[in-house]
Amino acid sequence: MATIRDVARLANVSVATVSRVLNGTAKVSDEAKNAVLEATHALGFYLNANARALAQKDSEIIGVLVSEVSDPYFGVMVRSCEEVAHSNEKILLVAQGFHEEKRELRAINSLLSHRCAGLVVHALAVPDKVMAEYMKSFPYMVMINRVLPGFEDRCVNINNFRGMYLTTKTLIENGHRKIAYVNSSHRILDADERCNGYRQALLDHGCEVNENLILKVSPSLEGGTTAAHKLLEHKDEFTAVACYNDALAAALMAVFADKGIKVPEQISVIGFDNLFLSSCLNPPLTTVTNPVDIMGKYATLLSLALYNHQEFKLPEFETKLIWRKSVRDLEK
Amino acid sequence: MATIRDVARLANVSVATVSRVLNGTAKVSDEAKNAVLEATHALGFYLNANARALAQKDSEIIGVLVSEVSDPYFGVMVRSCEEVAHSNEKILLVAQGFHEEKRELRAINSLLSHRCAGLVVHALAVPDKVMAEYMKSFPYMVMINRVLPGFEDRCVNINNFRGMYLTTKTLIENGHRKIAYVNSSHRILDADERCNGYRQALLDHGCEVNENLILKVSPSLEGGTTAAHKLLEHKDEFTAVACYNDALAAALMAVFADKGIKVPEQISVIGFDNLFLSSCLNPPLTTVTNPVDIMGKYATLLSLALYNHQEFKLPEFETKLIWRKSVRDLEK
DNA sequence: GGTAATCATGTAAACGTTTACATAAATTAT
DNA sequence: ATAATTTATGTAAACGTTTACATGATTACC
Repeated sequence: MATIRDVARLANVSVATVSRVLNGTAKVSDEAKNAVLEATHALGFYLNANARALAQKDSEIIGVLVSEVSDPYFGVMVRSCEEVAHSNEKILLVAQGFHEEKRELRAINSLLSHRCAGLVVHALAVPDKVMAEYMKSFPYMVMINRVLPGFEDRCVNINNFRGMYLTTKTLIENGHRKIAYVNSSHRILDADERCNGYRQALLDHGCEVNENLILKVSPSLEGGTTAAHKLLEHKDEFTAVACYNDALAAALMAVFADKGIKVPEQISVIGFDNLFLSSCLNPPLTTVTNPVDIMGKYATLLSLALYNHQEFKLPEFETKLIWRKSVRDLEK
Repeated sequence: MATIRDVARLANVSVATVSRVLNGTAKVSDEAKNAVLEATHALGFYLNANARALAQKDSEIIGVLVSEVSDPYFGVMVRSCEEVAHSNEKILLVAQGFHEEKRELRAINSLLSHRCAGLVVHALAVPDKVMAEYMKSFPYMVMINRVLPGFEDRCVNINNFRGMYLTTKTLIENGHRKIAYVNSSHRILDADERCNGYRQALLDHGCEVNENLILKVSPSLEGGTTAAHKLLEHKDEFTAVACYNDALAAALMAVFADKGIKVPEQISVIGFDNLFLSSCLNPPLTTVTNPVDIMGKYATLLSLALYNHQEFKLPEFETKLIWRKSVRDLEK
C-alpha cells in the first residue's frame, strides 16, 4: 500500500506538504495541492489511520460495548452511538459482552488498547470494584444502564423503579388487583429496580404480593415462552401480567394466542421498552418507553466531551406510558 | 498513558523483553517475566494497538458496513461478524450507510484507512463501477447481499428469486390465485430479484399478474402501513399478499387487525426473512428463512481468509419455508 | 531600497510498538 | 579444557504519520 512518501515523491513535494493538503492544516499553493491530489488518486492512497493516531495521540475511534448487537434494544442504542460518532468524524468500534464477565473484560481491554476517543460501556457481569478501577483510570469512560456508586454523573440510565411502578399502577387503575410479574434472571440492577417498582405499586394500592406469580427467566423470547407455561399453572390467580421487557411480553402473548387465551379479554399484558415490534403485535402492546436511543446519544456525547475535557450535563431520561390494546379496563 | 518504555524501565529490562512477554513471541526468564507483569499492572499499562498495527503492518480490526444496525436483519448479521472476529482475536469496526451513497463511500474510505484485516461491505447506493474499483484494489473486500459482475466469488448472497418464487408458489398451492405483492422501493438488486420470483411463480401457474396489486414502499414498518392502506382500496381483487420482508408483513397484519380484517381467514399473508419477531405475531407469520447469520459468518471468514492469502470456498446459502399460521388453505 | 512581516515549503524528531540482528552467558559436545 | 551450540537479552531500525522549527522567497511598509 502506498505511503505518504510515495505520494510526496510522485507529486514532487515534501511529505509535510502532502500531510497539509490531506488534512487542510495549513495553506498550500494551488499548484502543490493539485499535484498532491493527483498523486493521491493515481496511487489509490489512503492515509493510515494507525500512524495518524500514533502521531496525533488521538484516534478517530469511539468504543462501545453492548451485550449483543442483535438484541433490538442494543441495536437501537448502537445506532444512536454511531450517529453521534459520525457527526463528530469518528467511527465506532463495537464489542459484545454476552453477559459474560470474561468477554466483557476482554472487550473493555481491547477497546482501551485502541485508545478510543470515547468509550461507552454496557457491562453487567464485571464486578463493581473492577468497574470502579476502570472508571477511575479512564475519566472519559461512560456507563450505560448501570449505576456505579461514586460515578453517578458518568452513568446513563433511566429510573427503572419509576417505570415499572408506572406500568403496574396502570394495571391497578384499570381494575386489576392480582398481577403477575415476569422478571429477568440476569444479575443486573435493572431487574431488581423494576421488580421493586412492581412490588411497591402493589403495596401502595393495597394489593397482595403473591410470590407464586413472580417468575425469573432469561429476558428473551425463549424465556417468555417458559414463563407463559409456568404462569398458566396459576391461571386463575391473576388477571394481568407485567413484564420486565417487551420481548417477554411478546412471547407470552404468542403462547396465550396459541392456547386460545384472549388478550386482553382474559389476561391483560403490559410490557417495558416500547421496541419497534410492540406496535405490530396483536393486540398492539401497551408498554412504557425506554429511551435507549436518546441514552445512547447522550452517553456518547458525554464520553466525547469528557475526553476533550469539556463540561457536559446529562439530561433526565423519562419513561412514559404508551397506551395500546393489550390491557383491559375491568371496570367497564 | 504509560508506554512500553515506562514498563521496561520499571521492570529493569529492555523494551524488547517487555514486548516479548506481552506477546509471548519468545522465551523470557521467569524472573524477567514476573518483573514485566508486575510493572505492567502497577502502571495500568495497555499496549497501544495503533503503534502495534503500524509496526506489524497488520491490525486487529475487521471492518463492517451495514445500512443500519438497529434493523434486526443487520443486527443479526453484525452479531455473526463479531463472533467470527472475536474467535480470531479481532474486533469489529462498524459503520452505517443508511442507503446513502455519500455515507457509504465515507464509511468504506474510513474502514480502508484503518487498514482492517478484513472488510465486509453491504453497500446499496455506491454504483457498480465504483464498487468494482474497490474490489479490484482490495482483494480481501467481501460484499454481502449484492452481486457484482466479475466478483461473484466474493459476493455473499442468497437466491432471492428462488426464495420469493417459493413463497408465492406456497400461496398458489394453497389455492390462492389473486396475490398482491409489496415490494421494497430501494434501488437494490434483491428487490428486483424477489419481485421477479413472484412474477414468474404466477406465470408458471397460470395466474394473472395484476399491476395494481404490486406496490413499492420503504421496506419498514411505516412502509407496510402505507401499503396496507393502499392495498385495501383493492380489497376484493386478492386473497393473499406476499411481502418483500417480514417487517412489511408485520405492519400489514397490524393494519388488518386494526380494521377488523382477519388473517388468514380473509387475507393470507406471507413474509420473507424469518426475523425473530415473526413467530410472535398473531397469527404467527408464515415466511421464508434468510440465513443472514450464516451469511455474516461466512462473509467474515472469507474476508479474513483472503486477507491472509488462504483458500476459502463459500457454501450455498439456502432459503426454506417456515410454515406457521398466516396462510389459509382455500381448498379446505 | 532597506527592513520587517508574511508565506510556502522543507527537514527531522516524535509517536509507541515490533523484530532483525548482535552479544554475552550458559549449556552441551568432543 | 576447548569449541560449538543454545538461550536470554539488548540495541536500534522500521512502521507511516504529524508538526515544531528552520529557511528562503515574496510582499508590504516607510
